[in-house]
Amino acid sequence: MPTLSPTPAPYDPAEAMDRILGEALRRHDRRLTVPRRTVWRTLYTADEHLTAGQVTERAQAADPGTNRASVYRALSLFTELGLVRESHLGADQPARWEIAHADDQFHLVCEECGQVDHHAGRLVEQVRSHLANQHGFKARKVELHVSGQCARCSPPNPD
Amino acid sequence: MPTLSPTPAPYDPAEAMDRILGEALRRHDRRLTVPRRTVWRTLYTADEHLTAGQVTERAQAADPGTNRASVYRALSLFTELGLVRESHLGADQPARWEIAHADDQFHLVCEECGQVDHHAGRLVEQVRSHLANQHGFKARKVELHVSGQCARCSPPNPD
DNA sequence: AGTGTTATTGCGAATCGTTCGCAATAAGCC
DNA sequence: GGCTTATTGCGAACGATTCGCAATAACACT
Repeated sequence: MPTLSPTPAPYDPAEAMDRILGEALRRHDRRLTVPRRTVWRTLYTADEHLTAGQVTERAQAADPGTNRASVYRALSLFTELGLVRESHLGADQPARWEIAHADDQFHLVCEECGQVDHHAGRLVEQVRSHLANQHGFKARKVELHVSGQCARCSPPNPD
Repeated sequence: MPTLSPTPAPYDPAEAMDRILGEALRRHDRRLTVPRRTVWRTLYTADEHLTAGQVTERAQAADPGTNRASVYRALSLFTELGLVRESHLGADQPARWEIAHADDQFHLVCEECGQVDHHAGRLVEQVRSHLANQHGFKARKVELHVSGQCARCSPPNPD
């Protein structure tokens, strides 16, 4: 039986996703557990911000044993470790979480279509330096929530 | 008995405060009631953002009969009428309310001393026009929450 | 692989802010 | 002063999130 293909470590995105979590946890002396992995995968494969309820729902679809409290615990741990970002979009809305991409601290919520856009941008940087220079305020966290009409929903041609 | 001073309508700030509320309510066909006035006065004489709990507490100090539910109802009515502004400062903190001054949409929360600064400013305007010009996003509400160290708490001289 | 240590889970109950349903009350109008 | 109907007061309900604690499972060591 010839060793035809020595399984040359094919790139496995699922494994990569898990590895990110595993390493982050190990680095902080935390354990990689089943519910944590399930929550992580849920967020990782989500296309939008999810509420804790949504995360729980989807996580339970993948692993019915997933417990609500563990979801919350995983979410706050991940937030603490900087793996995910928590944001509070609307007044009465519950919190939402997403995988932390480096510099999107900036949310555009369209009131018509409900779409939430991210924005990495100079804007946050500008705010930060304005405050430092003009007001001596050392900003750690800048949260910019804007609601209004997105380009698609606002009438470009007044007819 | 000579009419010495015909009480020439001395400026009464308390009355002015009540009048603002009364007129706003009348304009919208709403009634000026005791709990509404109490809540209004509480916010009006407050020096900071108050949580619903704080409003209730203080309102009850003025009028022990004041009911929690009515406080909430007054607060959301006032918000709806644009008389007060509701803001959600921290993730886990409850909402806070304050009298609506035209252009303070901008909060600086100091993580050291807990102080909340307001900012009327060009900044919000800048954000607005940046979004309109660069992204076609018509901003209705801009909420800018910044946390960090205020000038007083951040070390100006590293010793 | 087997075992010990201890972080983590799962469960339900508790908490907290906020809202609701509904009968009783009172504002504003005639 | 009486009528109409918005508003109140009360307590119960709610939804998101957290907690306490015994049971479980990760990881380190052998």
